Amino acid sequence: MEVTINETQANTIQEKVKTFFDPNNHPAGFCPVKDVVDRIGDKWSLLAILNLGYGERLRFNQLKTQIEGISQRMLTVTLRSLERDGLVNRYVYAEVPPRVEYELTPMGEKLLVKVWELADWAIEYKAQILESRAAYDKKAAKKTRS
Amino acid sequence: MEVTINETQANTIQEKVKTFFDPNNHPAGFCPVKDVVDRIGDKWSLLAILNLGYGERLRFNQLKTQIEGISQRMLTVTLRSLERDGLVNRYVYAEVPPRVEYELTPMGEKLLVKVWELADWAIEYKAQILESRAAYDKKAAKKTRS
DNA sequence: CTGGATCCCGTTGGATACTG
DNA sequence: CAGTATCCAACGGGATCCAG
Repeated sequence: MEVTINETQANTIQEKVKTFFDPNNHPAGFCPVKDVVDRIGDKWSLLAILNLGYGERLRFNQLKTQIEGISQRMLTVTLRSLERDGLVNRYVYAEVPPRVEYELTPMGEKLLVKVWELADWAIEYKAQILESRAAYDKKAAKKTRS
Repeated sequence: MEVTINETQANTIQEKVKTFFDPNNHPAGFCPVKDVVDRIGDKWSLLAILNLGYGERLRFNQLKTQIEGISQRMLTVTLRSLERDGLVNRYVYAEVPPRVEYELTPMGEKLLVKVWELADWAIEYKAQILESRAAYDKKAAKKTRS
């Protein structure tokens, strides 16, 4: 399952970087890169997307339970934001007590796939990252002590 | 270039979600998902990785110029953090004036590929997202006025 | 040129209480 | 149950000055 990067692939991405960061390619002050970073760069959006998963509608409290540590407020805010961007659908049932369900839109599911590839990366290199951190901290500690 | 999600793919990811979020699979309180979110979830890490790109070493000020809007402080902080996690190498030359160069490690390059797939998603759906936002805001405004 | 140290402000986000 | 409203602490991150 090792991913190898060949020359061609590298050049393709290299090229993308250049065109993507050229201000002429996004004149309206809307840089898609920054935008995607902002979208996923908050504390909870990615976790919400991952927990929504495929095909099933989840209720508010189901999500709240699944996403460990999220507050009610932040779940609401996060879901609203995702809904605004067209990544999740929100279904409100006129019942008492109220029932609200959420699901990923097709666009959101496409994003989910990409996000899981990121997660795969994290799994693959988890040990190496922890190791690197430990080594770095050890060296830093030694430097401070001397 | 349309990405289609088939049943098998969906089930695979579904399964991953379950195993990944099962506390028994990461007992030491270290959840790889949360960790990767934290890693990329800050304002500048992704942009730094994207700008580092493949194979070339970049100097501090080159990066500072390329990453529009980043402050000196945050570039330093971000690069240190990436170095600590083993995603970038840092080369210091004993010169006057000093010269410091950065490059992605192999592990960092693997991440770069994933990140660019995210960026691809952003490009593909950029218009749709903006449209969705506009529609959402329009509806919200109407509701407020009434 | 690179980047550490400090100061300081705006935003994020948690806790809590209240509503349809 | 699924929110909204308010308050407030913590933190991110910009500006500035200083140093090797």
